[in-house]
Amino acid sequence: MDSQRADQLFESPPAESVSPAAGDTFEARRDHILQAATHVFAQYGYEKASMRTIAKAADVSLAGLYHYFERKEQLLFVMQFRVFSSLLSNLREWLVGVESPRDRLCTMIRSHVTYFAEHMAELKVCSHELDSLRGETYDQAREIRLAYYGLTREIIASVIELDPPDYPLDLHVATMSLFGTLNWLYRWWNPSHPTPPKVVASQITNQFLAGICGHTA
Amino acid sequence: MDSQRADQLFESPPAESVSPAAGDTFEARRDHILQAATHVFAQYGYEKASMRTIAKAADVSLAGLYHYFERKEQLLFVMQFRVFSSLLSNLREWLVGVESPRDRLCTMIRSHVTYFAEHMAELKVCSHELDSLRGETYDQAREIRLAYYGLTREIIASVIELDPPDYPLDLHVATMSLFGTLNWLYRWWNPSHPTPPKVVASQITNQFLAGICGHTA
DNA sequence: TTATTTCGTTCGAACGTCCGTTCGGCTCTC
DNA sequence: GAGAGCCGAACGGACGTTCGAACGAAATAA
Repeated sequence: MDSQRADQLFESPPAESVSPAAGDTFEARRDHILQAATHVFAQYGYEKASMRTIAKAADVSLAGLYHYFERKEQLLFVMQFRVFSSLLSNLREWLVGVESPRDRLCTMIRSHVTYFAEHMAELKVCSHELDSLRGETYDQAREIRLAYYGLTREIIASVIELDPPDYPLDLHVATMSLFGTLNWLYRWWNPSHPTPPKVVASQITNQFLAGICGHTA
Repeated sequence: MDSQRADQLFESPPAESVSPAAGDTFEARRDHILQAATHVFAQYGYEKASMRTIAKAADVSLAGLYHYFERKEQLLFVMQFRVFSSLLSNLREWLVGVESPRDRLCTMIRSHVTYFAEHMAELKVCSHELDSLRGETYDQAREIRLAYYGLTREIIASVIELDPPDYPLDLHVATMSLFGTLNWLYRWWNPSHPTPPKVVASQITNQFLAGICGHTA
């Protein structure tokens, strides 16, 4: 992956490519393999998931797998990069036109929970395998994670500034408290859970808002 | 581990043993190895941690390691079992004489955060490797985890009953929200963090209490 | 007392398996 | 026939686990 630029490698499938038919097929196969790998990672964990299992899940041969991804690590990296990018760009889109700090926080949580409910395997792997990458791949994934964290932190900060609580509140602790709740979702929530995602999102929002302000939304 | 009873295997070192000197030494060596394994698990993750690395960390040979633990899985299981047992019994002790629901919740969070700050490696592994056990070992670890969860859930329930919030609140979502915050601690807090554990515990308590009631402690 | 046996403890060396990765060659399409 | 796509087969290494032998101290027998 060192031979290609990040913006060529990790974006969602491009609208066009140099060699149209072949290019489309290549990207589609690549996405299909990545999707299969994601579910294998989610089921077995990154270390225990073998390239042979991923190949079977993607319905390609072991050697064929290496035609699309140079290394096992690249599978995890590209997936994490795409997911964090999507989370961040989705959030930025949803935030357009939302000005009240409380509404922005509400939007952030709703955006995250919605994305989670629609991409459970991806977010499980992203929450659980944060330290499975090494070196440059870790740094790049970390960078975009921090951008997501930073944006959330700013939203929380403006909520607090507008309506400070009557007890000492550290901004970092508050932010990590929210991410803890959100990133723990994959441990207990699934599509067959009685509580629908919208209700979960709204309760987390209510709890967190009341928690950092002292009253509900 | 199938040839011994759980209460023989997994309790903390017994006060006496049949063969005093030798028994003491055996238990001490066992504890020492378990301690080393815990830190290796915390650093590399269960799957990536090798028995060879654990043996080096414990300063025994690879084969010598197997004199104290039959399988790699047993290392993880005994550790998890002891930690969850300690968490549960600690909490029960701390709760003795505490009657107000709010004080009981405050006690639970303080107890958990204090234990976490003093046993970071253990709780990191317990939070991160919940699904690394299989079969009977998984079931046994799960059972005691659920006891800890159940006790916490009851505490939260009585807080809510005494002082219901003005928005719909699902008890399970609320409980998991708290455990998410607590179990995510290992991702960002460490002994050199500027915020001391007592402050973290008190802020989590304040946030969570205000979150489920609408006002602070 | 000494000689012998037992047993808990330790370890070097190996076994079989699975892993990530590579290589050479096959089959299509252009 | 050039090149992409694809694959069977293998390579080297790391893994969890086992085996047989050694050691020392305690227990037993002489």
